[in-house]
Amino acid sequence: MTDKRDEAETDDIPAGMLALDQQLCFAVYSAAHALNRTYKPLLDPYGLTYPQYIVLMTLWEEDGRTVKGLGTTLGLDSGTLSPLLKRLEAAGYIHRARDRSDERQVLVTLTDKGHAMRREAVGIRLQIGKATGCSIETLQALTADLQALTGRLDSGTTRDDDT
Amino acid sequence: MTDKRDEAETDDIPAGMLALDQQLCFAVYSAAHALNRTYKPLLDPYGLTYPQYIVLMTLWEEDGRTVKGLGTTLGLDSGTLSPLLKRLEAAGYIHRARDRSDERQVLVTLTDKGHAMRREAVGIRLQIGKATGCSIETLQALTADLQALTGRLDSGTTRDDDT
DNA sequence: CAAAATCATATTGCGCGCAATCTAATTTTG
DNA sequence: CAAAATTAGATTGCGCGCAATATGATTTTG
Repeated sequence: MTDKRDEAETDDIPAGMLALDQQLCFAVYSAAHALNRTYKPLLDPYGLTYPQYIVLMTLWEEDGRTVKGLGTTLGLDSGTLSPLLKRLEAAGYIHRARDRSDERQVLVTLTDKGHAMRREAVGIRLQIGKATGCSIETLQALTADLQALTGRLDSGTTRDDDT
Repeated sequence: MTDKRDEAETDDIPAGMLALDQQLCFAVYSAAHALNRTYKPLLDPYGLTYPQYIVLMTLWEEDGRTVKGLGTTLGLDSGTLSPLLKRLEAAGYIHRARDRSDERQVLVTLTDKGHAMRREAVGIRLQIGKATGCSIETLQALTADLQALTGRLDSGTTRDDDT
């Protein structure tokens, strides 16, 4: 019975639009949490969190990146990455070392354990794929729409030149 | 040079599927962060965070709910909600009181300020709607797909009776 | 009715995520 | 070349999000 006060206190906005934006925001919010919950039991045996796993995936794509580079790819800053990478190093998945040619930078490289985890990840991916229960086309469409959405949102926050 | 090792170390999974699940997961992850970033400057003037705003939206739909009820709707537990509601109360948006007929429960009700915020939210919604830059149909489709995805993921984590 | 089980909420600890601040290294300027 | 500006990381503080635990209140059981 959440539908009892349909137009009670909102009279400034077209009726149909009322909940739409909210629904999308909440849908993204919930989906992110649900994904996190789904990954957790799969990653727990490896002592990894979902954000840590994402960092590893990024390094599997391209090893030996800087903290800054990872942050740009992932949309995270050093306040998030520094402690996360420290924990990944303590867990033995990565190695951190200052770049000799530019001592400001820290190069993040995979250890043997970090590389080996890539093979373990195959099983995790299968589990996740099964859990989503989506067809390839649906996955592709969803992903593309979300990427487009993210792009528009971020272009609006980094520079608001839209009149 | 992220495309130099196309099939290097993964040989257990069909090629095209390789990155798809990852992409979806990362897309949801990124979209959630992007939404958060978009909301932040809009909510800051009111001293609200995005999760707090979501709780208010829930209460606008139905006021006078219990902590447990809110948690069920939002997929959050008391460990998250208790301190969040405390802050919402401290900020003057809600009131918390033990249910006299069952002293275990805490009833959460909107204050005048909490109700008033609903009108302020109209402007926020317009901004968000504009920031998404999506057509109504795209928003609806995206929302529906995400809800379906969340539903499947959660049904898998709460009870794994698939196969 | 009293003990046990259940239930609603609160608290603690840990890991993000982000703003703000700090330090050290490099680059730019004068 | 030295001062100023920029850059890369690290640190601190705060608010989620969640597991684990604790505390009272209610219900169930014996």
